[in-house]
Amino acid sequence: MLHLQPRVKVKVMRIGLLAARAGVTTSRIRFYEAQGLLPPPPRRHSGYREYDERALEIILFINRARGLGFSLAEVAAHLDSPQDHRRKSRLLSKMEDKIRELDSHLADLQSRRTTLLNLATELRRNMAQDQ
Amino acid sequence: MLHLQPRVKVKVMRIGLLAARAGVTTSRIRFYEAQGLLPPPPRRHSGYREYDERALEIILFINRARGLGFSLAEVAAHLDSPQDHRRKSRLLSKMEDKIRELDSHLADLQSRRTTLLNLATELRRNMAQDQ
DNA sequence: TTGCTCCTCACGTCACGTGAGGTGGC
DNA sequence: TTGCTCCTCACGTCACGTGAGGTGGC
Repeated sequence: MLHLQPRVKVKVMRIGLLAARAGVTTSRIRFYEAQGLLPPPPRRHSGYREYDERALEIILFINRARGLGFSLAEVAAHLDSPQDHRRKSRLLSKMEDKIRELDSHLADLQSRRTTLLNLATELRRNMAQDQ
Repeated sequence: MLHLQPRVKVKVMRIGLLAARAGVTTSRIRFYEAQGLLPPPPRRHSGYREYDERALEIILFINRARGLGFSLAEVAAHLDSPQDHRRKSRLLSKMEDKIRELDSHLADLQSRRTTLLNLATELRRNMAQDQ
């Protein structure tokens, strides 16, 4: 054994593997970096980005939050906020806001649906008379 | 009576009045024209657009359709379609498509809502334990 | 002359996807 | 050498809103 491995061996990966593991495109990852959501990773001499597991966790977090309807700006604000005990209470109030937003959006879609159904019914009757 | 009025007297209006009556901005009206949704009206020598009542009806139609969730491209396709008896049946099937879209969107938002509620409950419990 | 309306660009928004044109690495 | 991966711009998407800079009309 001529070589000692460093004590902390960090597995690294290039952007393509990270993207595949996170289920996103590489361009999306570069976009998140450009927007400040993902810290710029170290580069190889070739310029290739070199990621570790934390990058994967951040992307998965963003994915979840986006899936719940948070904007990237909202996600960024949360990622930037200090990790103290007030973080949770801020997060909770954001979630409550989001639920209220969803409720009004749902009501809106429901009323559209009703209107469309009524119009469709009217139109069908109308067409039957044309016969 | 030296002057005979033309048989068909058409009331005209400038873009500002049209916008106010339709409840939209003037820039939106110019945009609809640029997109081909609204036919380009005649101009005064000054270049000002001169609209009649049909323009108002078209804009109100667009407003309604947009309010129901149709995209401008969908509205444009409908406005361009020939005015025959098949128009109604095409419109009906578009409306049925749109209702199905709404249903899946509604289901999506409902499940987000449920997830958010669960997360919020969990977070509250979690915070209570921190005390 | 004032001030309101109108005109035409051109850019910004949101969250990326999709090239174009070029290079590293097995 | 091939071909896959990676790189950096730059532009397109959707439906407009918002200036900038200039002019008509009462």
